[in-house]
Amino acid sequence: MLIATIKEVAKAAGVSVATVSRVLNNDRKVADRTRVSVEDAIQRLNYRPNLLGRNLRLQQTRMILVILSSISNNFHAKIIRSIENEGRLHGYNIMLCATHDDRKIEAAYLELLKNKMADGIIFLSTTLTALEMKELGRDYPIIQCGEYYEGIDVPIVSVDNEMAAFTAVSHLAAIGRKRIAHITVSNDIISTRLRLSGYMRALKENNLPYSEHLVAYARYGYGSAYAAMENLLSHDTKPDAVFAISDRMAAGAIKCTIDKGLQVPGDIAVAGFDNTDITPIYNPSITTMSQSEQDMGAAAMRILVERIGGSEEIPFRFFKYSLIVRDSTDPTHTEQ
Amino acid sequence: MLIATIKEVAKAAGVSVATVSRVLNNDRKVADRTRVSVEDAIQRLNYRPNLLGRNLRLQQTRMILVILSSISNNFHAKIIRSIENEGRLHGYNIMLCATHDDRKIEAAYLELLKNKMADGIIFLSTTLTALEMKELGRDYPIIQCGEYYEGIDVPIVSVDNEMAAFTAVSHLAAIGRKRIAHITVSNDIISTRLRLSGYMRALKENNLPYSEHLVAYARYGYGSAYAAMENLLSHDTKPDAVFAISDRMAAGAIKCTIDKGLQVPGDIAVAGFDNTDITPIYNPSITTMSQSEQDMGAAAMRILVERIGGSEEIPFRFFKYSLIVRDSTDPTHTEQ
DNA sequence: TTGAAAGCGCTACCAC
DNA sequence: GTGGTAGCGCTTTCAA
Repeated sequence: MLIATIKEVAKAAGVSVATVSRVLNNDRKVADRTRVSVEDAIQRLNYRPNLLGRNLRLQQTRMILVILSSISNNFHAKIIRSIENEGRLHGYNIMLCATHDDRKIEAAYLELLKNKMADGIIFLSTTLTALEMKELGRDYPIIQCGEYYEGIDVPIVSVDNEMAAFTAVSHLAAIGRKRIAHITVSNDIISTRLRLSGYMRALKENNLPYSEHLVAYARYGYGSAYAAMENLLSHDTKPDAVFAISDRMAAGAIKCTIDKGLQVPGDIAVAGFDNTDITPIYNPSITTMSQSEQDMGAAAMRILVERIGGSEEIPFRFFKYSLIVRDSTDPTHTEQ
Repeated sequence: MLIATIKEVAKAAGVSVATVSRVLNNDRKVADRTRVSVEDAIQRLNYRPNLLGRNLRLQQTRMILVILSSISNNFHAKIIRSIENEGRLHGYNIMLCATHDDRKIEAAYLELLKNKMADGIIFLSTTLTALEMKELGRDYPIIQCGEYYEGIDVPIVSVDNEMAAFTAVSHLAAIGRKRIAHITVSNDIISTRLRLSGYMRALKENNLPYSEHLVAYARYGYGSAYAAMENLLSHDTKPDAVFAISDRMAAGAIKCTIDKGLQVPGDIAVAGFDNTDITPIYNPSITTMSQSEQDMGAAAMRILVERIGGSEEIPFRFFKYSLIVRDSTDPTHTEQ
């Protein structure tokens, strides 16, 4: 099927292309009967405006790139859904770009922006350095959501990770745990760093002991956290609680604990982070910190749209978090 | 930063835009010293080709839409990763389109194809009817991957769901189970239908009893499967095994079983489908059917590229599946 | 090996 | 209200 062009529609309707364009764009100064006959021709010819022409003319695609490490991340999935909804409201489409932490792949996606195939980028994670991000932000509309670099003149939407971690660990203290361990990742991203800080501060403010042996470093993911937990359990003085920086890592810690013949939370209470879909369905269900994915995604999109529109503001916004108590720390909790 | 155009590069290099274009496209008939001076100008001006002009001229975007219900599906995530890799090989970018089973949202994405913002579509799922899909396939390059309608002249890449389900249920029979139940969904998609058929055939060929009470209908997801399992357990003659059409539903069935004070797999063995990331880490780990996500994704992309190139073939290909035995049916299994 | 120029489909300015 | 038309940035044909 050959697609009709605006010229053919104009001819069929006996008007100029300018008029057809006006009808397409709901320009009100078109006589009713003209509009009707144009719409009729559009119908008859099964005409679809070719966005390629439009994009070139307007120098925009109304397309937003969302850059993340992987789409298999339920926390990100919730943010994305909100970004999509908000984007639709503003007439933007979203293109998800999974980099798998490969700088080459991320670079290729950045080209899409530089080559005008996209109007802006929302970074959920990145392989860029702070300097690279800063330079990109000087030339193009971008925003950081969740993870971020500070002080590089790029807008930020996130959560107060330090306070959230503090809250999680304080919960473990509140249920009477005395030796609280931390399973984390040895990277340098802001959320990891701040969660460690929050953990340390919570120990201090609750007068609980800290020792190097209480902090285990793993890679992301279940298997590595399982091994880290084995390590924690190998010391003479075992922890009676664990705060992991992600839910999957909490699951790994739980499985390891159970495999060693210990009880969760009886012997060891475990808390995760992000309130991903695995937490309510794991066995036992997992206590975790929930973030405001919906608000964060929508805000990120909204701020980006304003930047595209020329705004010079560089907002830095934190959104709410909340503790969700489940079986892995308190089997008597009321369902949330 | 104002972006230079091809015209400015031409001027700076003292050549015509045609020559710059040739350099950009690696046209070999450019004198070496001309090429060097053009490349130099490109450097100096920090020039980026504007794809909007190129796309219009070429009437293509080298963009592929992948339509799916939700990105929070680990099985789909694996296919997508493969699609992306294969796409990159052919110079295509992927745009993930999550419809959340909303016809309006899907329609909006189809517009992107019809408006030439994308060169083709890979459907991992759809809200279209068979007829709608057929008509779309007449006018545009599309392919179905995983789920599909048959006989509508649209290429298909999938797995033999009937045989795979048969294999899963036969495994349950092989470990000595006599009353094997099935948790499924009451929809009309092909994978669901064929898995039910495979289940039924496996019962018959293993001389196991079938009754309506053995088949429980749920919606997708953990919670609904939990309820379905409660229902199965409410009958006088309880099942001693369950085959669920998805891993999450298998997890729901397991949790329900354990909450009732029964053992998995001691009292009830449970098998799922898709080998998603939850299966090895659930407690107990879940026996499941694995599909060839990587091969399927790559094949889908390759076939689509051929269609875009004008191929008239309508391939229908099945890929391998395999049973992965874990604790939920056989705690003595060797790790896979 | 290079350049001039047409034209992809559209929008928006200017004239009427 | 409507039409003519320039021009967005690029590729490609044709001529030189």
